[in-house]
Order: sequence, then C-alpha cells, then structure tokens
Amino acid sequence: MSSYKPEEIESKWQEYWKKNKTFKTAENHDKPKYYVLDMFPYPSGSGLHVGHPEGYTATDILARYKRMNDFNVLHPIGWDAFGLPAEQYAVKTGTHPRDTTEKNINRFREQLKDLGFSYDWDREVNTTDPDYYKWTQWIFLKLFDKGLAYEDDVPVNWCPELGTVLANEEVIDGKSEVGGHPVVKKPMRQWVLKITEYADRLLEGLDDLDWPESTKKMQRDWIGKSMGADIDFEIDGHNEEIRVFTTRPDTIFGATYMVLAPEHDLVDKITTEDQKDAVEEYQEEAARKSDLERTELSDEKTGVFTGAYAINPANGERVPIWVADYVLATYGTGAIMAVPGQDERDWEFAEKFDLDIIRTVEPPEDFDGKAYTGEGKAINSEFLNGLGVEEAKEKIIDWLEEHSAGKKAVNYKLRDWLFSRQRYWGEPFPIIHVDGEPKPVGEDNLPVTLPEMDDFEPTDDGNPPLAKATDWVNTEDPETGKPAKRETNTMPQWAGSCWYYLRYCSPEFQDGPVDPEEDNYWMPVDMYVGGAEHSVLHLLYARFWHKVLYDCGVVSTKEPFQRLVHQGMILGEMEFTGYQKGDDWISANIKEDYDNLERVKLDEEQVEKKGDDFVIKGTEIRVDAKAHKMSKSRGNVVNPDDIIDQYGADSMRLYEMFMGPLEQVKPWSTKDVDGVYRFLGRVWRMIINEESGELNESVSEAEPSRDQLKTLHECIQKVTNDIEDLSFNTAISAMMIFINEANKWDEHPKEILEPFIKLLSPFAPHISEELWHRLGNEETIAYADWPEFNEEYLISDTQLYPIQVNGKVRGEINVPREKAKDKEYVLSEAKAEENVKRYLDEGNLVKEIFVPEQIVNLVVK
RNA sequence: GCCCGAGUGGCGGAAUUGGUAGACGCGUCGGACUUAAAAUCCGAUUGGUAUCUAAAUGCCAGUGCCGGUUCGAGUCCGGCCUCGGGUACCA
Repeated sequence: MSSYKPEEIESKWQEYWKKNKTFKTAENHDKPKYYVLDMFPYPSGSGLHVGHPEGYTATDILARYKRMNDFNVLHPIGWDAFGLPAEQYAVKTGTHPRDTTEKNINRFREQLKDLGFSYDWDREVNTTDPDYYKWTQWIFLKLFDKGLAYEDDVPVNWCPELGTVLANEEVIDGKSEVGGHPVVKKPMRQWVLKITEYADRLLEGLDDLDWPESTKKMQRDWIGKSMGADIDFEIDGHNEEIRVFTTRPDTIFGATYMVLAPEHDLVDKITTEDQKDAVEEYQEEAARKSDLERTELSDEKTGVFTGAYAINPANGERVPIWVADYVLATYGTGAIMAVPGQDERDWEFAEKFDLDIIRTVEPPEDFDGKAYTGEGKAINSEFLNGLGVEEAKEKIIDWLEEHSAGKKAVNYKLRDWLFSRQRYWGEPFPIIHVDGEPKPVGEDNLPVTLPEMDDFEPTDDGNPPLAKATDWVNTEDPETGKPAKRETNTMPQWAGSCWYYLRYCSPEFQDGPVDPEEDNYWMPVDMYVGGAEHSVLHLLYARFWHKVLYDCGVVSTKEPFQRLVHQGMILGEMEFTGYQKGDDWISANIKEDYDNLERVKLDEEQVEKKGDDFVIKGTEIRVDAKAHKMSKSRGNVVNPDDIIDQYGADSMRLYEMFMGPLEQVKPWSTKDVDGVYRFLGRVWRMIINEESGELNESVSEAEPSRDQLKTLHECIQKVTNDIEDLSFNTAISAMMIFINEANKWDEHPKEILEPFIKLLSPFAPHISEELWHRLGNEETIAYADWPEFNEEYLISDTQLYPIQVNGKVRGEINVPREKAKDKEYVLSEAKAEENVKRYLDEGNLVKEIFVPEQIVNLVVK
C-alpha cells in the first residue's frame, strides 16, 4: 500500500476497534465522566441520510476528544424501533413488523459502523426488545400508581369507511388522506397522562439548562402559563352560572357580551325556543369541521345568539350570550367574557354582529387602531378608573373575591398527554380490565409481551388490532383468578424514547430501569445533539418522565439533558430554476403573473450573476437560485454510502464538519468534498512515500525548529479551543493551514507530526490510526494524550502593526518584539512609514491612537 | 399576524472584548510535471481605476438598504427590506 486508500485502511481499523473493544465504556468511576448523546434514531427503511452523520460526527469528535483528555466517556447508540411504518408495511405485505425492524436496524448499524463512530456497541438498546419495554411498562405502572395515568373518553378521528382511527395529520379537509373517506370526531376510551400536573416544574426546570434560548422559549410557549382570574356570570332567568377565565379581569366593565364554545354544556340549557334551530345547526356545522379547518377558515368570524343573557357581576348589566367557534372548548372553561374594546378577536366579532363596544383602557392619543391591548389608565370602569392595568387587575380580583364572584386563577395551554394508540407495533399496556375497571398487572408479571399475529388490521368496529388476539386478550386476574381482559391499545412511539438515555447507563441492570450507582455517576447527559424538530414534544415528554422518576427516587437528577445543541439541516445541492411559457423564458421576478409555467432545471454553466440575481447567461432573464430540502420527490437526496465509496468515511466526516457551523442550515455540495479529500491526501503524503510505501525520508527524529513549533502550537491552540466551542469547521481549516505550512519544510520531525496526528484523530480517526502506527506506535491513538499548547512558542520575534490614517490602513510596520509595547517607538516608526508620511504631510496630525499589539491610527485634519 | 434566526466574492464560509474584511475550501484562469491524460505542485482570483506596457505600488468603492455613535463599524444603536424556521383565534 502506498497512496492514500481509505477503503483499505478504514475497514482495517473498524475491524481493529471491534476486535479490541476499543470503545467499551470504562467500568470504573474514578475519572471525571462525560456523557455525550445522539438523539435516538428511528431505523427507517430508507437508511441513513446525510443529515444523520452531521450530528453523529459532532458527538463522535467530542467523545474522542474527551477520551484523549482523560475522561470516562459514555457514547452509546440504540434504536427507537416501534412505530407506524413497519406496521403499515406489515398490513400491505404480511411481513411481521419485527422482521422489517430487524432488517432496518442491521442496515443502520452497518452504515454507522462504516462511518467509524466510536460507540460502545455493548450498550446498544432497542425499544422493541421485551427486556427493554419491560421497563417502559414498569415506568407506566409508576405513573399509574401515582395517579398520573387515567382513562378518559377523548374525541378521536374515526373513519368508518376504513374502520380505523387516524392521526390529525392523516386527515385532510375532513377526509382521510388515504381514499378520501369522511372522518368524524368520535369519543373513544383512551389512556391519558397528567403532564399538566408537572407544568410548573417543567417551566421552572428550564431556567438552569444550557439549551438554545429559542428551544426553551418554544417549551415555555407550549406550556403557555397565563395568570388571570376565573369569574362567574349569573344567567338571567336560570339557576346557572357561566364561569370564564380571563387574563384581563381589569376590563370587566367593558364585557359587553359572552361567548360559549359550541361544545359547552350550558348551550342546550340556556338557548331560547326562538334560537334553538339556529344554534343547533351551528353546533352541527362546528362538529363536522376538523380542528385544522376551524383555524384555517378563521378569516371571518361566525356565531349565533342563544337568546339568553348573563349578568355582569361588576355592574349588573345584562349582556347577550352567543355561541361561536372562535372560543375553544378545550382551553380555560370553554367560555369567555368578550371585551371588544381591549381584544382584537372580540372587536372583530362585535363589529360583525353589531354588539356594544366600550373602551375601558385609555389608548394613547395617537392611537388609531381598533381594540387597544396595551398599557393605559382605566376608564368607564367605576372604582377602577385611573388605575394602571396591573393595579386594576389586583383591585378587581380583590373585589370579585369579596363578592364571591370570582378568584385569581392560572391557566395552561398544555393539555394532558393522549397516550394510547390503536396500533399493534408498540408497547402493550401492563393493564388488565377486571369487572370493567383497569388494574395493573403487577411488576412480577412484566413484561407483557405482544401476542404473535399475522393480521395487523384493526377490527371492523374500530378496536385496535390487538383485540383480534382473543387468546391473549382474555386472561385472568393473577390476584383473584377472576376473568379479565387485557388492554388492547398500545403506547405511542414517544414512550420508548422518554427514558432510553437512562438505560444506556446500565443496559443489563435487572432490578430497575437504571442502576442507581450508574445513574449517579453518568447522569445528567452532558451533551445532547439532535434536530430542532424535537424541540417541544420529545424533549418535554422525556423531561416529564424524568421528573416523575425523580419523585419515585429512581433517578438522582431533576433534569436529564444539561446541554442541548441542534444541528442545522443539510439541504440538497444548489439548484438553478428557469421558467418557460411555451418557448419563451419568463423572468423569475414576474413569474407570479403567469399560470402553468414550466420549470426548467438549469446547469451552473447556463447562468451568471448579474447584480443581486442570477440570470440566464447573456440575458436579463432572472432565474431562481436556491438549495432545497432533500426529498425523494425532488430527487436531490444524497446517500452517505455513495460518498463513502467515493471518498471514504474520513472525508465524509471531515466534509460534514467543514461545511459550516454545526447549528446552521447548509447546502450540500459533493464537489466540495474534494477539498477535504485532498487535504487528507496531503497529510498522507507528508508522512508516506507513495512510491516505496515507507515513511518519507523527511520524517525524522530531529529536534523541531522554532518555526515548526510555532506552526504546530498555533494549530494545537486553535483546534483545542474550536472543539470546545463546537466550531469544527474552523478547527479543520486550522489543520489545513498547518499542512500547507508543513509541506514547505524539508524535514518533518516526529515531535511535530505525532501531536498533529492526534489533533486530526477525532475528526478523521482511520487515517490517523494508520499514520500513528506507521510512525511506530503500538497502542491505539484513541487514548493518547491530547497535546497541550505552549504559549511560549506562539510568540513571534516581531509584532506587525497596521498603520491607519483616519481609520484607513495606509501602511504597516514590523517592530521587534521587545519594542512592541513601546508606544513612542511604535508611533515614531509609524509616522516614518513612507506611504503614511504622504498623508501626514498633507494635514495636521491631531490625534494618535495606539492599541498595544494591535493597531495604530493617526488622525489628520 | 406574532415570535425566533440569517443576509459578507461566482459558491460554502472566516474575522477575540469594535482594530488590516474575504482565513480555509470549492470553482475558474494561468503555469510546472507528463508523449498525453489523470493525479500532484506553484501562482492569480471583490469590483473599479492610475502610473506608456509588465512587474510593482497606489487610489476609490465595497459585508441587504437608509441614517447614527466612534479615531476606527461586518461587529454597537435607530428605522426599513428580503429570505429561512416556528406558531396560529389559548381569552
């Protein structure tokens, strides 16, 4: 072997790492620990795409870097393997989801190994393994015991034609995505988890986490805590009250009407005979609409008067009660007091139906809008008049409490978590129903395994597929021997991914989900890398379970993921698109004026840049230049396997990191991989003689020169700092600078080469191991000591000063190191610089700026 | 609509606390090596402009747009524009 052949050295070292269990996690706890985690992959049938290795390479670099810095590193991987695609495939082809899943996992595992990631493969977990989901079920029992899991009738999307329940995204315009059959809302018995009970703690816990602010904000908004008051309005002529929640109790004197959601219980009771038909029709119409439709068709507000009136408790006014679907049944009490003067939605509704509008907060003089929602003094509000919004809120709440008409209240957008799915390929609930009551099966009877089946379709009456496994469903209560029926719903895919990071700490532990000693050592996760699409759901659900487990004494930390980073999406290659109508080209800036334009993909050679836009070469016709999200339908998906075949895994890893900052969205460009590949070739040839295959003659035991040490230590400093900052792209460029410099040397002392190879090894581990061994080292480079930089070598003999005149650089001077901070010396040298002198001669020097070791600026007038 | 994030060469991107804008890489052009090609190596590469030409050295403009602060602004402040992402009647 002589030239750089990644295909040979990469499989060689992957084999070596496997055989020697190089990356097996240390059993001892006597070093500082570092837990670096990738988000749990779903092993899909299409295999890895280039987005996966982006985050995985970043974490692998950190894992390898920390090992070399003498940390015990936990760097595991596993499979979030339950889920709908394998089940749908089973319905279509009869292949058992277990077989599909196993096949997909094997493919993923091979692909990850081909990339040379340093996972501890002995800790691999799989959510579909009964030994794993035993503990998922165990955690569910804890939730059940604590009263955090309950059954409820929840409206779901039921499609009678298909005989199945559909997820929200499977329903389009009230019809099934598949087949276009009508879908109705149907209440069904479902398991629900009381995540709302943890709302405040989930909110508070965010404060101390090192997460992107935007992600924390999304979680806060999702939880949506708002402070206000519950207020009761009596209904004129009925012995009933309407309770509303409002964040603006201070505006109560402007409450000129009330609105009930169409589903509100009181609607039927209070509607007058005259209005009955209209109200019922409206309710039916609302029921037919899906949630999506209701919000999508929100341009125009709709509603009907019930004929009934309520009494405003603050001033005794009679106000009409309406029904409208802009009030949601599921938030607050499903009823509002409408205050058009201070609420845009209410204003719009009041305007349309000609209802009274009273301002109760004085808008600023220049205000010309409709509803005024800002700060101001209360008006038209009797005893609140003159108060600011906050004072008025406090005062009216006191008043309402005194008069037993209301009280301070808190509301959350967060709802309880619908936790059951009508599917086969998920964790069975460890629950049996005895005499119609749910009962846990008891820890000793875990796991409750999935029954063997070959028909995965739901039953005709909408029961989940598991209902068909009658032998499995019909069982007896192990305690009493009474006949019992097993729960036939399964858990959603989120369940397994809510706690997998704990299982990695002790995958073999038999007495609980996690060994307390291992939990105590490894948790929390120090670095968690994954896509921003999981900002809310996965991360919120996992935090919820973690807090429950904390309360149960199972884990020792309050939060699971101390630091979180989202890798940015990798887009497809940049595409140029021209637009044609017949044979005529249409400029992209006016394409909206035409229908049915033909899109034509153009080659890079066919276009050029003109001003801020790209045009067809030699014309003024603009084209669109854009990188799109990778998708099968667009045909711009890059397969990592092809890149590895062509360039090797080291180049693939290097390119993914070199493209740009980790967290940024970046377009892929296969030809750019050439750059990092050539870099690795240069590293190779610096050390290996391509003709002989031996070490180059320039590789020597000689003492390194001062210049060589400077080049090396600049590189060490930059690479070390950049890894700490996750600036992998600039770390790689620093190593390129080193190579460009080192290639000019006649001699390459090992004392320089070896530290450099260490710097390279977390990024490109295969070539680094190979060169490390060729330089005469026996042990793997994976645990070699990370090089330390020595400030002493970084100092150069001279200091360069750019000289500015009026802020513009007019020359530069080099001064000896010992004079570098000598203001007078530097300034006199600066003024003597030839080009600078010309400017000084033209005017009067009025000011001298001297920034030591940086810059000189002379102000001339 | 609201909330985030981002606008820098032909392209991806660099640029500590404000201190030489364009590092590094791709592409392009030129050269070396070669019978030739590939590979490799060397040089040039923001635009405009001046000194007869070249080399070399200057000058002017330039980090989405307009304005401000400062000796000095890609970086800070005010006002816009465009693109990307999230969210959607949550009272």
